[in-house]
Formats: sequence, structure tokens, C-alpha cells
Amino acid sequence: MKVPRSDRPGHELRQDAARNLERVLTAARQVFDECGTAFSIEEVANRAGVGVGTIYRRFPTKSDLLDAVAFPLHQHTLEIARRSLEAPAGDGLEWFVRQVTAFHAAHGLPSRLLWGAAGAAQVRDEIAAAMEVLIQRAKDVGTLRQDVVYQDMVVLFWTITDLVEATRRTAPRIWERHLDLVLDGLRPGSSRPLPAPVPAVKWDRVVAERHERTR
Amino acid sequence: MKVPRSDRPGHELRQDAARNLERVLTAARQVFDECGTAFSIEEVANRAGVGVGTIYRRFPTKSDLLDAVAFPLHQHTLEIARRSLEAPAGDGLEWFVRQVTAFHAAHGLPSRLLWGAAGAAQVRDEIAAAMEVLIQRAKDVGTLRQDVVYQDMVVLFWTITDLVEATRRTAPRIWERHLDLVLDGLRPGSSRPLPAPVPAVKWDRVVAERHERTR
Amino acid sequence: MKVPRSDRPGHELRQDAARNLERVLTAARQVFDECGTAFSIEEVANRAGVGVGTIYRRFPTKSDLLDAVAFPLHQHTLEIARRSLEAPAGDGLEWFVRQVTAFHAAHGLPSRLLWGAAGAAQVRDEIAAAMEVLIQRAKDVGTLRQDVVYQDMVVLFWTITDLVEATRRTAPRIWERHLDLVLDGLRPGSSRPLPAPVPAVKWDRVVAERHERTR
Amino acid sequence: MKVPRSDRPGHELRQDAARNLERVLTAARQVFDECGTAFSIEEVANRAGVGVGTIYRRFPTKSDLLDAVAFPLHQHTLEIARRSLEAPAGDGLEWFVRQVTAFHAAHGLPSRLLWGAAGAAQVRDEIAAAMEVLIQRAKDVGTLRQDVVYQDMVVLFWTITDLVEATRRTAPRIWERHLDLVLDGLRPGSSRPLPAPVPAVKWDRVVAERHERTR
DNA sequence: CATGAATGAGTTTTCATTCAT
DNA sequence: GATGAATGAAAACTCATTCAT
Repeated sequence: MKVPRSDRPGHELRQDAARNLERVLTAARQVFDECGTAFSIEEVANRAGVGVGTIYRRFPTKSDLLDAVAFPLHQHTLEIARRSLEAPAGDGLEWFVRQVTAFHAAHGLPSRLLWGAAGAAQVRDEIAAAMEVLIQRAKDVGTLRQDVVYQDMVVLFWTITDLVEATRRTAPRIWERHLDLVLDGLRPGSSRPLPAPVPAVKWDRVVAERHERTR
Repeated sequence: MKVPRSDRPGHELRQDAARNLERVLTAARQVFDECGTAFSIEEVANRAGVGVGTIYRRFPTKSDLLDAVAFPLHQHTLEIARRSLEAPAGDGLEWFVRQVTAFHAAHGLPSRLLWGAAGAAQVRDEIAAAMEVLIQRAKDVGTLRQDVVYQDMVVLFWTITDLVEATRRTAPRIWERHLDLVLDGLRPGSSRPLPAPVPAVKWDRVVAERHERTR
Repeated sequence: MKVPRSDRPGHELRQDAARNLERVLTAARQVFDECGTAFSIEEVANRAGVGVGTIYRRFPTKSDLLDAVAFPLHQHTLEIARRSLEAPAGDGLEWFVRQVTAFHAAHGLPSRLLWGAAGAAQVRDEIAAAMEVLIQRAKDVGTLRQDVVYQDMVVLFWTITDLVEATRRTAPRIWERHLDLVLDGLRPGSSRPLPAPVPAVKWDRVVAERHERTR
Repeated sequence: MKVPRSDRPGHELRQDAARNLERVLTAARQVFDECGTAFSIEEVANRAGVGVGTIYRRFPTKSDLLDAVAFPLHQHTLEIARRSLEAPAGDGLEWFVRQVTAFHAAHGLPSRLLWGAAGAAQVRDEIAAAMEVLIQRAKDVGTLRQDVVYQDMVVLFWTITDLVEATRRTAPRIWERHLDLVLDGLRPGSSRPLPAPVPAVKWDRVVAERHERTR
């Protein structure tokens, strides 16, 4: 477990450090998966085979560690968004929603954690922009109700990812049917018009607050 | 909860006690609202203006306190279910969903807490029975897709109440539009059939696990 | 469980009080027997069917309650001492030791508690006086080594009663054989003279301290 | 207890730790001596000049701390047993009893703690084997009553060590005379045969229960 | 740089004792 | 007098974070 340092001082440290970082993140993902935010840093350190000090060197705070865990997930979600823009006209939105949800399901990180991370804001913005485009395209092609707005889709994400998390260990596929049901409901042919969306004024705070509650 | 022993005078002994109990429960609701299950008993005691011992006298366990907080909510939800059965044919289901959600929104208790409480099982069962009836009626009258099952409605509840909780302080009415959207999507006229529901076999465990995770 | 008060106020209280007192003492004996000094007043109150306040009215301190439990035992031990003086010449000492030990075994109260009680001092003195007489008689008749002194017998009591207590629940009769062995060793015919006893100067403190440690 | 990882320099890292450990054990011995098992970890921490966390790092449980305190005593007692086997024929038993008792007196730890510690069982067994040999030898040489068995000697130990403990602070040498008296009584020349020992069947439980009561 | 020992405030829970009813 | 609710000072134990080695 103790990695012997190289005999020649000073130039392979980077490698060790990198390996350690990877181990820490892997352990953190694992432990978070099992315990939620109630895990202890020491537990992570033990599983990673390093001392707590090593973790604190890179992540001065438990919160920072969580952010680091979330980071690659952000990136991947962003990647999905970008690729959705290349989907055949009108299919992008649905494809995006399904892909992101499946990704969540596969990696088991709470959406709140995911989006509350420091630095998530920028990613969020780019994703939002992509979604706006996807939404408009879907409306144009006639696969989405005209009265649906960006906000509706975000809220949908929230509910779906919460569901994914809540049932991951006991009914890991239950979200699929629910998603089918809801997506189908979003198609045109509705019998009742929607009320006006919540005014956008506070929207940022809504998003932020929702995400920060986890910590 | 404590039944006074007689009708004759001399039974208002527990005025102070009753007041304290009420204070404790109020404080607990409040603190839970702010911190989730991460609150400390001492915090509740401070806000209630009592000593921790007072809380422990009635609620030997943190868990018991949470149960006590949830109890009246169970009862009220059950009441809504019963009344929904008396609604004009076909409207009961939607009425039920809207009422329960509104109630959640007004009282701000997480659905997980609500349903994970000791003794919730029985209430759950009665509500489930009512919902089955309501679902059938809605299908009969043609206000609900034929392929929707009880399970779908429960999952819908989960997602909606989670949404309510997550946005209560920042966008307290956002859930309404979302509910409109989803409920409208449940009406007949769908373009795609749903896949088969998750087999009922594990259903009980799903429900139980989801609720117990909160503690 | 709640005893209804008599309709005519004020003159049967004594009886109730007496009954309560008795119940409390019985419960205390029982609980002490099970838990040692680690029992809680509330536990005693519950078993006695009274409120803790009732106990505190008569026994302002846990310690006082323990003293009250010990009292009748003192008296009985004293009684044994008195009767031992009437035993046929020379047999009194052994009879006394056996009787007292058997009494302890039957009632299961630690000797430390027994003798540490407030007001035990006087009883102790009278018993000591009796023992001195019994010892002398035994020596005169030749059933006890000439070099044995009062102190030796007290120490013997301590060791034996500790043994009784430590084995009461698992080997309730083991002390009998040990007592036989030791008593037999006290008879004349020793091969080695004893060293001088510990000087009597500190004797009182020794006795007192030993008993007070329990609290 | 912690094995340093290598002979090469750089292993004295835990100087502070070692000092702290020593301090903790010393403080624990002291506090236990004064309060019995009723001491608090915080008290130990204060006397040792460390935080409670430091104690809990090495002794996750109060019980573990007590075990650690007892451990060296076990070893030393075992050592005495081994050396007793090398004593001149027939003297070993008495030498063993006197040595062990003197050791108890010098170090002031209750026999219950001593023998109840985790891992004491093995030590106990080896000591028991040695005692059986010593007893037989003493009988062979004629310095011990033929009817004395191992059980008698253990019971004797219990009573003597309890006495040592109970009088340590007030009459620290009183046990010596008592031991002389009892040992002398064990020599042949008894006037009365002993009853049969308690059946060995339950013996193990007797021993275990006696020791575990302390915690 | 890594390590893990140390810290100490914080958490849940218990219980002797007081006091309003 | 009796009752049992209220109190709050412990106690055992945890864990994020700091710091000596």
C-alpha cells in the first residue's frame, strides 16, 4: 500500500501525485455513492490508501472534494449537450434528456451535488444555451408543445434525476418508464394550456439555492 | 396524543407540558425545514425554549421526534384521499394529486420523511387502495391514459413532492406549472405506448427503501 | 396503578404513604440487585408505581435511598450477633459467620453498601463488641487459633461477602466451600505464627473508606 | 504495540505519539485507581494533557482502554506463573500466590479488570495449567491439604485481590496478614474434610461472568 | 510532499434533582 | 402530599481540519 519513493529524488513525484489524486477521486466517488454526503474524509483516505493530509493538500475542504468529484460529470454532460445539437432536426432534445438521465443513473451522483459544485455555473450556462436551441428546434418540427419553455425542461431534469437517485439501489430502471410517460406528455395535442412560467427574475437564485442545499 | 385521564377538573395539569410539546414540534418542523435530518436536538431545544431532556422525555430518539412531526401530515393526507373518493366521477384523481401536493407545499415536509415514519405503512396502504379506485374511475371517464398504473402515480408523487421541497424557499409556486404540464400529459391522446411497468414483486421494497434513506 | 385517593380528605394518607414507602424500598432492593448502583431513580419509581417526586420526598438523595435499603439488613445482622452470644460456648463465632454470610447470600446486597450506610456506625460498634466476645470464647474453648484477632475476622467477612456477591448469579453456592476451608484453617494446629496485626490506629478509617467507595 | 516499519532512520516519527500513549496509559491507571470504572474519558484526557480524540484514536472504546491498561499486568502475572514452576519442590504454589498478590498490591488494579480484559482467556489458561502443576507438587510434598482443588485456589485469589484493592489506600499491608492466615490454614492437619467442590460444568461461566461485571 | 497524530467542538443520549401543578 | 415534566450537566463517541514529523 505504501508506495516506495523512487531512489532518485524529485522527478517522479508528479506521477505519484497523479496516481494518488486519481485514487482519492475514485474512493470519494465510491464512498459518496454509499453514504451520500455523510462520509468521512478518513474513510476516503483509507480506501484511497493515502493519509488524510494528502487529501487536504488538494482539497482544502470536504466541499472542494465533492466539487472535484462532480467536475468530470459536468464535462460529460456538456459533451452530451454539444452532441445533441448535431442530432437530426427535432430529435435532439429528447435524445439529450435521455442521455443525461441515463448517465446519471449509471454514475449515481445526486443532481444537487452535481450542479451545486463550484464552477458549475459556466457549464450550466452553456448547457442552457444548447437546450434553448434544442427546445426551439423541437417546437419547429412539431415534437414539443409550443408552450413549453426552458424552465420547464430544467424542472423536468430535477425531478427525473431525483427519481433516479432515490430508486437507484432498489428499482434502477423505474425512471425509464416514468421518463417515457412524461416525455410523451410533452408532445403537442394537449387539452389544456399551461399557466405562465414563474417569472425569470429569480431564476438564478432558484437554481443556485436548489443546488447548495446538499452541503 | 396523551389522553387526559378524566373529564372532571384537575385534568388541565399538563398545560405547560402541552405548550412545550407544541413548541417542540414547531421548532422541529422549522429546523428540519432548514437543515434536513442534519439538525441537532439541541438546536430544536433552544428554539423551543426547553431543555434537551424535555424533548427526550417524549421522543426517546431523534427518529421518534421526526415521526411525531410527520404524523399529522399522514392523517391529513389520508383525509384528502378519503374525500377524493367523493369527488365527481373522474375528477378525483387529479383533485387528490393537486390537494396533496398543495398540502406538501404549504407544510414543507419532505415526502421521504413523511412516508418513512413508523406507522406510515398502514396509512400508505389505505391511500394506495383509494388511488387504485381513483385511477380506474379516471380511466373509465376517459381523463386518464389507459396504460397508466398505480405505480406511475406514486412515482409521480415522488417527483413532484421532491420538487416542491427543493424549491419551496426560492420558487414556491414553480411546482404548480410543472404539475399542470405533467397531468396534462397523462390524458389520453398519447402518441407512444408505455413500456411495461417495473414488476410489482419488488415494489414494496422500493417504497420502503426510498423512505428509509432519510434517517 | 393509580391509587384513587379516599373520598374523605386527609386521614388515610398515612396508610397510602406507608404502602408507597414499602413499595419503593422493595423496588429499590430489586433494582439494586439487578443493576448495582447503576440503577436510576426513575426505574425504581416505575416499578414501585409512584412518581420520582414521591421517592425524593423521603429520600432526598440516591444515597439516602440506598441507606434505607441497607437499614433492615443492619438490624438483622445485629440480631444474628445477639443470638450468637447465646450459642453454646465456643460455637458462637462460627455460627455468626455462617449465618451472616448466608444472609448476605440470600439477600444479595454488597457488603460495601451494607456497611457504608449512614448510621451503620453504631450497629457496627455493637456487632464488633459481640464479635470480640465470641472470639475470646472460641479461643478459650480451643476452636480458634490464639493469634487471631477481631481485625482478622472482619477482613474475613469482607472477603467472603465480596465472594458471595461476585458469584451470586453464576455459582451461588461456591462460597460455602470456601468458607468451610477458611474456617477450618482458623482452628488451632497452625504451623506458622501470624505476623502482628495492622496497628489499630487507622482502623476506623480503613473501615469507613472501604464502605464509602461504592457510592 | 505499533511495530515501527523499519530499522533505518526515519522511524522515530512517533516520538510524540509514544509519549502521549504513555501519558494516556498512566493517566488511565491513575484515574481508574481513584474512580474505578466510573471515570470519564475526558478526565483521562485532561490528566494526560491530550484531547479526547487522541485517546479515541488508539482506544476506540472505553473498554479498549481498560484492556490496554490490563495487558502488561497479564503478562507479568504469566511471568510469575512460569517462574513459580522453577521454584524448589512444593514451594511454588505459595510463592506464586504471594508474588501475584504483591504485584496486585503494588500496581493497584482490580482483579476483575485484570481478568476480564479481552485476550485474557489465553493467559488465564496458561496460568491455570501452571497452577494445577503447582497444586499437585504441593500436595506431593505435603504442604497442601489433599482435598484442595484448583477451584479453591482461584476463589482464594479472588478474595485476596478484592481485599488488596479495597484496602489499598487505607491499609495497604493488611492483606499480608490475611494471606498468612489463609495460607497457613491450607496446610495439612485440618480437622474437618471439605465438601465437594462446585461441579466444574459451569466453571467457565462463573469465571467469565465474574470478570465481565466490571464493565 | 505525504503522513497520520492531535485537536476539540459537536452529537446523541442519560439521569439526579427540582419544581409547577 | 403525590406526580411527573423540566432541567442541564455529563458521558461516550465522531469527524473536519491542522500541524509536527
